[in-house]
Formats: sequence, structure tokens, C-alpha cells
Amino acid sequence: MSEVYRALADPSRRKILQLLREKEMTAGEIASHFDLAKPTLSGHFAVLREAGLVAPEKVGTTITYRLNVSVLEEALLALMDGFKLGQSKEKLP
Amino acid sequence: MSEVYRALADPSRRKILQLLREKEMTAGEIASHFDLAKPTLSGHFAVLREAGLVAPEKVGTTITYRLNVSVLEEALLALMDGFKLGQSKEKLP
DNA sequence: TCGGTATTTTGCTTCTTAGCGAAATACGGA
DNA sequence: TCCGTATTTCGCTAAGAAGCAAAATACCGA
Repeated sequence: MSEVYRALADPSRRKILQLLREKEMTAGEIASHFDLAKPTLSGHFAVLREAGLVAPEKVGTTITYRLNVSVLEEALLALMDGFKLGQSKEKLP
Repeated sequence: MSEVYRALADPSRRKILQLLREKEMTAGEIASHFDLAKPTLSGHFAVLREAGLVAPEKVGTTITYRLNVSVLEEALLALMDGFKLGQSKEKLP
């Protein structure tokens, strides 16, 4: 679960997740939104995969990534839960 | 705002935040919960300060840190918002 | 003013990570 | 089978971050 924090720490990876929120995309399609070399993006994909945040689906020679919403949601909720956030504020008497 | 992600990326810093969730503590008091040297913790404090996640209050020679809940909450909510999470699931017809 | 305590700053070393180009892998079509 | 496309793996370099010991800073009390 700690891999999720690591994955979210990098701006490029957060942008990838944002992109995938709209629709699933192939690796190359994602790469076209960045000024980074393909191998660099490939590395980011690996980190996101290890965190379980994205799931690859290989069709022929292209790999389509889709956002694993539940994992991201779980992670954020766990964080908020850990800090006891997001629940109703104490009522002022 | 991006400093928040960086701050959350390190396990020790997350633990510091967890500790401060219970009650505010002095730097030394926090340090006693770790197996790390004081300067190392001091570095972590600096990162958390820059992210606005903790606020130092100096009284005499001791510095008490308190969790800045709102910043943390804002950051997590922003994240969830950015991913359109946390809002009611689509109803199955 | 001197000594002691609390904390940070400084100057390192080491580990990790992001980045790249080049090579490797995998697949589909001609 | 050979070629082209899509993607990853393989070194490598450079930047960043975490760790420490030692020194600096700041404050209090005697």
C-alpha cells in the first residue's frame, strides 16, 4: 500500500492518472502528452502498475492502460481515515 | 500544493503526522518515537513545514509542532476531487 | 556571564530516482 | 520469413533525498 504514496509523489505520474481518468489510453497515446522519452514513461507505468493504480491490457502489440479507480479510492480513503478526516466536524455547542 | 505530495511520500513523515494527530508535541518528544538522529527528524520537520502540514510554536527553547489539519484535508479532498472520487457511485438502473 | 538543554544548520556520504539513447522483445502484415 | 511498429529492458548519468556527526543558534537559569 505504501507504493501508492510513492506513485503519487511524482507530478508526471499524477498527470498520467489524470489522463486515464478521462479514458483508457495506450502507452504511446499517453506518451504523446508528455515531453519525455518513451522509456521514461515506461518507467512511470511500471511504478503505477506496481502500486496497482493502473491495469495494462495487451492487445496485439499495443498496451492499453486503464485507471484502477478502486485502488486509488481505497488509498485516499485509508489516508483520510488514518487521520480521522472527512467525518463531520465537532459541533460547537 | 505539490509539496504536500512530497511530504506524504516518506513513511517517517507520515508517522509524524499520525503522532501529531493525537496531540501536539515538541520536536524532541516526536524524535523519541523514532530511531533516527535529531538532525534527521529536523529535516523532516522542515519538509512538513514547507508543505504547511505542521505549524511550529516556539516557547522558550522548545518548539511545539501541531498538525495543520485543514491543509491536509484540503490536499486530500483536492486529490479526490481531481479524480472525481468520493462522490456517490453511479446508480445501476 | 557561564553552562546546559532544545533545536536547527552545515557538510558530508550513500541510496534512490528520473531521465536518456540504444538494444531487446513482441506482434502483425506483406 | 522479413519489416515496421509498440513497448519494455538495459546500462548509464545526474539530480534529489535521507541519513549522520559535529558545529551553530537560541534560550533559560544559576
